[in-house]
Amino acid sequence: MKASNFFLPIRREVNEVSISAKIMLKSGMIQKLASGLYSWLPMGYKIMSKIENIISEEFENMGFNRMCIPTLHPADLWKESERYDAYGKEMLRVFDRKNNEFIYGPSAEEPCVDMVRQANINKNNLPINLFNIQWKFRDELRPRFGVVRCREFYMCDGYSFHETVDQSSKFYDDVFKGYHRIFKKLGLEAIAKEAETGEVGGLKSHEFHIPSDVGEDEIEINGSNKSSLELGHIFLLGDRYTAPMKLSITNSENKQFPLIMGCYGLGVSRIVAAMIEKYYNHESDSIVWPIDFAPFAINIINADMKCENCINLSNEICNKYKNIAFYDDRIISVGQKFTASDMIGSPIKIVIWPKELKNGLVEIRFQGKKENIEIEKIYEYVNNIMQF
RNA sequence: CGGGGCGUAGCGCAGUCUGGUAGCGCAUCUGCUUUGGGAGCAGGGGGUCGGAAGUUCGAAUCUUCUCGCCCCGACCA
Repeated sequence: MKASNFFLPIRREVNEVSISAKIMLKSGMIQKLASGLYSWLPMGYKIMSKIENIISEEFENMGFNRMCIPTLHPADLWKESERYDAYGKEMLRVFDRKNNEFIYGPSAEEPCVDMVRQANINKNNLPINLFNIQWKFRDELRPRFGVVRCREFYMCDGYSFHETVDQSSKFYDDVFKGYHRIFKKLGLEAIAKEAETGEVGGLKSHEFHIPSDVGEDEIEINGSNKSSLELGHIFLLGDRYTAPMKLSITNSENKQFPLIMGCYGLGVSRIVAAMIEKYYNHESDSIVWPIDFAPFAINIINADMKCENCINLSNEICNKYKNIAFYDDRIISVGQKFTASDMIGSPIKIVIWPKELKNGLVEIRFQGKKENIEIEKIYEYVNNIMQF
């Protein structure tokens, strides 16, 4: 990708309080559209998509099937589960042209139960494990901290259906472990904590927190109370939804009993904010992404746009690594390119200086080291890091 | 929803108290000089001061209403 073809509005100044919101706005990842509503610009969307993919993969590894539920749900479904009134003003209600009432889903237990119950299943179909990654809306009293506590957010929500509580509970434990694997992959050290089931209901639940400055909860970490940020929450729901919504199967004695359900949430857009806080360095005012989810693993900085050889080499490297390289081909000072580079956060930076190039060398920066290597060895060097 | 604050150029802000038809930095455009970590000089463009009503000869500035946004609290999967 060339900078000249990529919409990346980096800002010098931004009026924001929380670190993640400030960096995300500054670095051109997001823009505010209204209170609690953020547009994801190309760079931010790339990052979120990478995280989404990692989460999606792990959910599939755990045995979930990915599907997708609309953002709008018929209000009647939520009346069936008796959450329509319980959810209150946080739930956004909309009416279509026929004056039918819908809600913009703050979660998706109801339509998911409906999805399974329409399928007319028997015990041989069990277990059924589904998940979707979809936008949710909660009309928060006070949105804040950018995408940490916004109104429209991107959430991964899984739903499991088993015959017995024991089976459901065992799966719950598997997901519990799976969550730790996901957080580890993302480089986040999440702490699980038994929690209230609250509004959602059910038999038990666990929250997953990371220590954070923009946290909203307090949990005990290493003996002291730190405010923390909740990134995920899993629930063993029992028949909280399946009973009122009549999702049941018939046993050999011709008796009907409701399925045992679990639900598993992960705040994808919130995780992006958490990761900014993790991978942003205050002293250098820069981001360094791990290779696995860097929006661009390689940043090519051409120091002299008048140097033909520099341009040719930059183009060559950029073409070679089309999908993972970001070539700053703008006709601006090197200093500005470095500043942009600090915000882009590519772990591998290739700087092409005209004087070094004359000696057949280019500069590569990786993991805090800066070294000049011969042109012929660039690909070997990069492939080695990328494990190609 | 209670308390506080803000809305002036793309971004960040001053000007408001004490009314006299708008200013700074960055960005942008033009030209020249520069070019190894946000270059320098010169010149230019861009704002019905969130909106409405009122007071006044005259309102960014005063009054009332309204909309939007932020912070603290309460609330929160």
